[in-house]
Amino acid sequence: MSKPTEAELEILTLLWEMKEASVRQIHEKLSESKETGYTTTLKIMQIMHAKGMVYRDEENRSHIYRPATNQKDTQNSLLKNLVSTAFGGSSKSLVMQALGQENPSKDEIDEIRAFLDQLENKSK
Amino acid sequence: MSKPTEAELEILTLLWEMKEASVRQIHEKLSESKETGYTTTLKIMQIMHAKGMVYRDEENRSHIYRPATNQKDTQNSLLKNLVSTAFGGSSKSLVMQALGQENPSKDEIDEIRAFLDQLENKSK
DNA sequence: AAATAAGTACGACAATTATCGTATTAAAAA
DNA sequence: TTTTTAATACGATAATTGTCGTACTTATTT
Repeated sequence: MSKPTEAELEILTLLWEMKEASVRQIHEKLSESKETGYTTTLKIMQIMHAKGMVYRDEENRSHIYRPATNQKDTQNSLLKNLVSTAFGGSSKSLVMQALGQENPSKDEIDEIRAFLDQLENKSK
Repeated sequence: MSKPTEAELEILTLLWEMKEASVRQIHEKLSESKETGYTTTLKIMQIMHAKGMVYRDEENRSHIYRPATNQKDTQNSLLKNLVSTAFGGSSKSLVMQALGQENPSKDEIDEIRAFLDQLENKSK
């Protein structure tokens, strides 16, 4: 599947969260954070459909869209891409960078620790 | 600073690593992983220069380029962007995703643990 | 000095992206 | 049943991206 553009990704993220939605619904959500015209949103979603990036139920006048790609898979491929283009291939470096920046709470740190423990066990 | 494109990022990453380089040098490196013409590389670097993304020493015939942006800052802004567009704002989620996928070595895991410890102390 | 090699500059081009206006159609309201 | 509202379709456009070819210019060889 081709790499989603910025605008497509915003919409995809919304769709992953909402499971399914009309153009109108997406446009409303999008408008909260971004100034944009309805037909712009519509057009992008139509293009996404043409690319097979979303499914579309055309039963009713107001079409309903669903993501055609799995969120995790897409995230992984984006991460992989970023690691290779901007982090010289080192995902450890990306992880540290991400951690260092956000200064996470104690709880989150513990959660990540637990996750590391689990990872370690799995590989044994 | 504007977000670098894919091609620009590849070159930037090389420049960060090499500190400074001529178009020829970058092109050689780039060619190892990618089929591309010399003038293409040249043009992109000229555009990067026009955007203020790299500095250029024009003393000699063969110009020498240096990154104008700090690697960490750029990585952070890319990460931030990815977190907000593809991970619904949760960088913890990005971190776990990145860890889970790569299945890192015991050493790397320990390194990350140490990093977490350090993070925790700093926040106290 | 003439020829070759190795740079840079720059225009052109096709593809993609984000954006919107306008046309058309279908539903809902008056 | 008109009128108004709300959808979709689609063409157009400006900006950006990646790609090269060609023209020039300056060193280097021969």
